[in-house]
Amino acid sequence: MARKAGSHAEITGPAIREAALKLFARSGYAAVSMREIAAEVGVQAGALYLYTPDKQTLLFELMRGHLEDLLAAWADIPEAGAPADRLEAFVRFHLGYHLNRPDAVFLAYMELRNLTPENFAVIEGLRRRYEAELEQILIAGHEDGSFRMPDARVTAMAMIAMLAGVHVWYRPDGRLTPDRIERIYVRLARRMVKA
Amino acid sequence: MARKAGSHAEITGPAIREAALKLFARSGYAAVSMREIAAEVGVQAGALYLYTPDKQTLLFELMRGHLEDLLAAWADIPEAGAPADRLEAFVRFHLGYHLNRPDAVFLAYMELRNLTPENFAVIEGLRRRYEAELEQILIAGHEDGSFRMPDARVTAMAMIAMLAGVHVWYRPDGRLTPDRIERIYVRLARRMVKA
DNA sequence: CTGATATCTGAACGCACGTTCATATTAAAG
DNA sequence: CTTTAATATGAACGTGCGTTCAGATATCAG
Repeated sequence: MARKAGSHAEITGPAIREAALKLFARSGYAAVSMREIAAEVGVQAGALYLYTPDKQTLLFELMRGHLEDLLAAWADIPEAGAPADRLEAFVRFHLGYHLNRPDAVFLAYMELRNLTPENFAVIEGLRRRYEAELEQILIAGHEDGSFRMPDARVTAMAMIAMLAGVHVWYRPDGRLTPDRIERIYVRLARRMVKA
Repeated sequence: MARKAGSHAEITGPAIREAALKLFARSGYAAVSMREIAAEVGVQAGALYLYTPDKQTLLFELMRGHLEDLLAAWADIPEAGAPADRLEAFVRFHLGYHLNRPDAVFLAYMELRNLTPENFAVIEGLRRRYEAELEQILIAGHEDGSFRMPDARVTAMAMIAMLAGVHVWYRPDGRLTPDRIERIYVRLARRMVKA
């Protein structure tokens, strides 16, 4: 864990983000000290400030990076297909992406309160953009008659919450494989819109 | 807000819990100091220790009280009826109870990490008991053939997450009344089990 | 009014925090 | 080998934390 001074500057930055992500996810932003993060990286606390202006920015960049990666990854998936197919693609994408990044998901959903108001506004905007993607699919299905649902906005929020809830109980070594879980949630999502 | 010393002991305890609940829900357990709680009550920090042994116990009692009240309130509702009716009753109960206690719900779902391991075990046990109530309804419906679903356990978790997610966007002065929200979620829940 | 008891204050405790900075060490270039 | 710039140390800073407690104040029974 200990490293020699002056070396490996090109990997210290990412190592700090990785350590902070792991510790923030495990214990919460407020409960993790800069000294703990530094110890995880194998460095003294002062050295962290070569790579980040302060602790708040560290949290913010972690969350922003996660959400921007998420949006970019979703943007890479072709939009073609009927609403029912796009809904299935969204559910599979969301679960596949999130099951592989439990720490980042935890952070993005649990640490919003610890952002400064300006940073919160940025993160909240990114989150809304992602939720709007699902809402658009539901609206498209409603408009072409392939979906029937009580309220597109509420149904979208209910579906997002249902999907996000997976991270509460999912364990890589648990009873169900990711693919099996994806199939179950695709069925549940389809039923919610009667597709 | 300031109160005379020596008076009103019989209301100070509840007032402290109320203040702590409000502040913990707003800013998070770690971000709220005992001095802030005391100021909200109109008292000096030292006086809090007449009513609670420490800050951790304050959080724990808040969460335990909420979950025990929740379980007691659900136990008061008659068990009679077909699984589909019991499912509707559960959804309506859950939303009705939670929409009126946004702070307690927030606490119970967000502050688990700030409990000591022993306290966490107690709270987690209560939470599982509540979730098991829904799971039992789903299993009963599966056994009598009135529900069809991919996996009772996963469906129960998905449904709980969907219901719990309401607190993220619900506002008392928003577009939808509690009754309208309840009806929407009853429909969504029914669809998830094809009832 | 007199004590006894419950309640609260306000100062203090030791500690851990985020952050800074003078100094030391290292790597890389000439 | 020498110089320079990048990188890291480790001590120190001011602050605010949870908690304690001696002393002040209020209530109330007799």
